[in-house]
Amino acid sequence: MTPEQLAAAIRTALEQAVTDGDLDVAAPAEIRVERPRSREHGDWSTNIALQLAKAAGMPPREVADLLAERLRAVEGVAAVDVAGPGFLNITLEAASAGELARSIVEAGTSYGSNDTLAGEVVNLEFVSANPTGPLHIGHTRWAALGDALHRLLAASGADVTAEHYTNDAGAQLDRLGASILAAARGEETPEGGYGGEYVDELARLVLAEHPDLLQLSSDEAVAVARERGCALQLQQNKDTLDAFNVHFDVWFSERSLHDSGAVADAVGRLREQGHVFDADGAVWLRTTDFGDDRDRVLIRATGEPTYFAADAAYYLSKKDRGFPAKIYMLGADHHGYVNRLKAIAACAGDDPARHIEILIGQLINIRGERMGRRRGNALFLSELIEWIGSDPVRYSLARFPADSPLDLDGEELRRRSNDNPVFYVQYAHARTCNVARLAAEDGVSRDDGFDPSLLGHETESALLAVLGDFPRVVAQAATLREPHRVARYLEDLAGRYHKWYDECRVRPVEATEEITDLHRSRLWLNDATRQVLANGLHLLGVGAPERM
RNA sequence: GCCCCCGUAGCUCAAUGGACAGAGCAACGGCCUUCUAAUCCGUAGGUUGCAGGUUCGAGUCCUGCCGGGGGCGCCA
Repeated sequence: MTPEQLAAAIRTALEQAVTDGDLDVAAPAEIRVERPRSREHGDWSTNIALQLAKAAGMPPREVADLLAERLRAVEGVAAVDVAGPGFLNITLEAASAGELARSIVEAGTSYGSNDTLAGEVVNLEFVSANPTGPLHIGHTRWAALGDALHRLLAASGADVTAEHYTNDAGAQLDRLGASILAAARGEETPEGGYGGEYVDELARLVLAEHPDLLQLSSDEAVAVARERGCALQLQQNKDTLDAFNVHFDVWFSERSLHDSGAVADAVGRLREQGHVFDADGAVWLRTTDFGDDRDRVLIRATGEPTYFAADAAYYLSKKDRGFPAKIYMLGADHHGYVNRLKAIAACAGDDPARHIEILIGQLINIRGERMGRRRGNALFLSELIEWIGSDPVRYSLARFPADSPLDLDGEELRRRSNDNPVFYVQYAHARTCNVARLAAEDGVSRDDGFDPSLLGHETESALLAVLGDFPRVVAQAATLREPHRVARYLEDLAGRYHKWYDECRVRPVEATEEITDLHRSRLWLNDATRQVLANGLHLLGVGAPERM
């Protein structure tokens, strides 16, 4: 019996109690069945009686008693206890609980997928790095979390497009071009320019493509350095993200907004909406009408559009391309943008509460060194991957919520020991594979039988309960935009598996031992666990090795 | 000055308004001729920064303090 089926049974019991006249209350939209923290509280529990007590005008324990007596009659339910203030603690019969192993194996990679967000069309923007330099630690957290969220939203039924906005326009690119040209000429980094080994490397690559670079006029040379440098850097960033197992559906160019006239068009459309005004020779958007603390300039007195104008055009592009929901994942150093971005949505006629969602991630610290944007000595993502490895970095970032500052020890992350939860989880997966491999050699086959009632050991009912919780965890992580819940779940699951492995042997001890349904049924459970570990790791973009 | 985030075990951090606040690491003590011991079992560790409030119930929500981080351009 799955938790969903149990929730349905509770609803039936509730409706029955109302029909019988014992209870006068409307059933809530959702009946939540959750896994209690303590195993002493059964396989599943619900606080439905506590929630309904007030509306029913009865003490919660009495409501719980009414439901408990009806639930005890449900097939597959072994025991129902009323505990504490009015919790219903439910224990399933082993056969009923064990059926889950078969359901999971049969569902395969789709187990955990759910329809919680079905029908939602979402644009998810994250990383959005400038192509003026390599990705660094400041982009890494959102790369890991954004890609995981992309997968989670999709697994929960949303139609989601992952998008990267490339700031390939404006003065910063001129500075990049000037910096590359200076490096090519062996000159010092110009004032306000970009420095570092990567600029020298870009200069080398541009020179290789354009050996005549230094013979061109300065204007031409800067233009070449700018265009080629930008393209080369962007490609390198794509490659790095690829190595980090982070994938985008759309790479959106800021420059395309300018070139297509979309920026000018956006200003016009916002003006039609009545939110644009002229002052001091500039064109402004009255964002203060929608909660911003000051109005923002769209077009400078010089006639140049601001970065903000491109932001507005980009928002409208997302709207025009058919995304009702737009999620922005921004670093803490951009939290000042929240109000103005929401104001853009409001000025465009959207509802800021429904159509735009801005997630702010706090900065992270690795190896004691603060790595913010635009600071020297920043550690590049490519170096992080080389130093620590993609899987440990992704997992370590994905297992913490985004809104708390993080302080990680790089040396601990690369250690292949239990300092490192990623190896704990991956090892559990490798172990399930090893058990399955050896069981197959012994001649144990799932196809020869399955008796779920044999999966009644204490560690088995605990493991089954965790396995049954997976779809709810996925849905919750997607809804709350909190991928770390999946990682925490996997650590719990790995622990339950290891404990079971320690107590319950899958394979025959000796070759002469007869192979029974007990071996086969346990293999089903082993394989179900393997599937859930693999599905969960996949949602986080982390590998599930078969051997370690 | 205004705005956002955080404050939980020695350390790094969990915990939809629910039951006795949990993991890992570090410390101490156990289990390998055993499906790989990267596992498992046990001990110890807490006034959830402080003070009020909301309610059946607060680490969680509200108010005010204290402490830490970040942000407040016709920069990008």
